[in-house]
Amino acid sequence: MQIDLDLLYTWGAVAKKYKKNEIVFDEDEIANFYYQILDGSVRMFNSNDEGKEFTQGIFSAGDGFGEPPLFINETYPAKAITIQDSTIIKLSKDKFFKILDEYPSIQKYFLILLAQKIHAKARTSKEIINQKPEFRIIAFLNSYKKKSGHSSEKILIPYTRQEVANHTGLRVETVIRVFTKMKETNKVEIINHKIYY
Amino acid sequence: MQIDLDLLYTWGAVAKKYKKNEIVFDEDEIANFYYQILDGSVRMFNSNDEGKEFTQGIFSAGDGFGEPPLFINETYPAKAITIQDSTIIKLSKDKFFKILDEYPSIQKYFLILLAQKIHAKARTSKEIINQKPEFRIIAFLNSYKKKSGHSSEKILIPYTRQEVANHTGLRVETVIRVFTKMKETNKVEIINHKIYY
DNA sequence: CGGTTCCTTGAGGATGATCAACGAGGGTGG
DNA sequence: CCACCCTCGTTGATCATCCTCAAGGAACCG
Repeated sequence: MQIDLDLLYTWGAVAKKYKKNEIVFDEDEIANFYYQILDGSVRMFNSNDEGKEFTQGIFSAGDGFGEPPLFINETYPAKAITIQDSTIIKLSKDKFFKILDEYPSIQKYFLILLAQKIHAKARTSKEIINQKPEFRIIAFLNSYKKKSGHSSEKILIPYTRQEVANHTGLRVETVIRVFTKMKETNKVEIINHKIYY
Repeated sequence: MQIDLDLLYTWGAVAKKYKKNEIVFDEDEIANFYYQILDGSVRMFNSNDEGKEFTQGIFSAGDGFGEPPLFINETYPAKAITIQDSTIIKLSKDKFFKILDEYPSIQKYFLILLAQKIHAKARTSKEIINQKPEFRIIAFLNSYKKKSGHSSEKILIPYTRQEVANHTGLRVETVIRVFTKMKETNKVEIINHKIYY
């Protein structure tokens, strides 16, 4: 679900190409554009002084991202970079608001979108606070699985251990150790270093 | 900011009295009502098996709470209990949606409200991941201070150490030790056990 | 192949959690 | 007024856990 492309272009949106690892916007920058991904993907994350990173979200083709600060004249709480070569549509803030005013259905769509994001974030903080590494990882796996739609079968987790670490606030080595333990207790399968859950 | 009271009553909302520590809704319950506080306050939080709690939010007179699941037909991600005797207005889900459809300005208000909540939650997770207890606590103090409006002067923090612990995912003893250390480094003042920041 | 990127393991250490005990203040009812 | 009981704050000792650091192996890709 997203804003219709023709509509975006009609209102003056521009598609911009990004190389892998380019910064789309940086933390503490003021939000001036609505971004929607045409193709590629984007990661929003924070890093602390020791280089530890926390992934706030990953977005791919069709997704908009970085909207909340737009609505409230705030700065971005995290940095966004492309994780593949990507094409991203940018629409200026005032045009974006005009579209919202013009199309109530789009406004309603954003209401639902934001509600989903809050819900997801609430669940995330709940699990992170739960402390135990295995819990955090399982929570992350569940949320990925739910999002992917294949909640019943065992699926391949397309993340590196480092990425899982960044999502859960743990360290790579901890993630690795938890996974090998989870393998022993049959909570995950590991085939050829790939994780199935 | 809130939905106008007369409007709520016109649409069939009912004010209900709660004693201190009553459950307003429980985790994993389906959302069926819009809640807005007339007077008193409410805490939304999660607990894990070891009894450790994490406060998702505290709401007081004038605030609505628990809206996100309402928009997406989801269950509550946390439990809500009153922390004082309170009066809370309840409006059924369908009436709530009718109001939204009827009044675009209210819809827009919710858009902004949700955007604020996401923003706040994004900042919270960022700080929690940052790990170091002192950082987490400072982040919490800052967010309280910002919300309170008195960002410049030194203000009294109206929370017990246990409450600070619940907000930061730490243990009481850790919070106490951090505060005494912060006192020594002049980051907070402690007068008569009360914390000023 | 040579160079990345990712995964893995071990040893050691730091830090926050846990457990236990106590003090201080405030409110309540006898 | 006093005794009692809450709740809250505080401290010390010990422990478990995850992080850190270091090193090396495996897989993949041009």
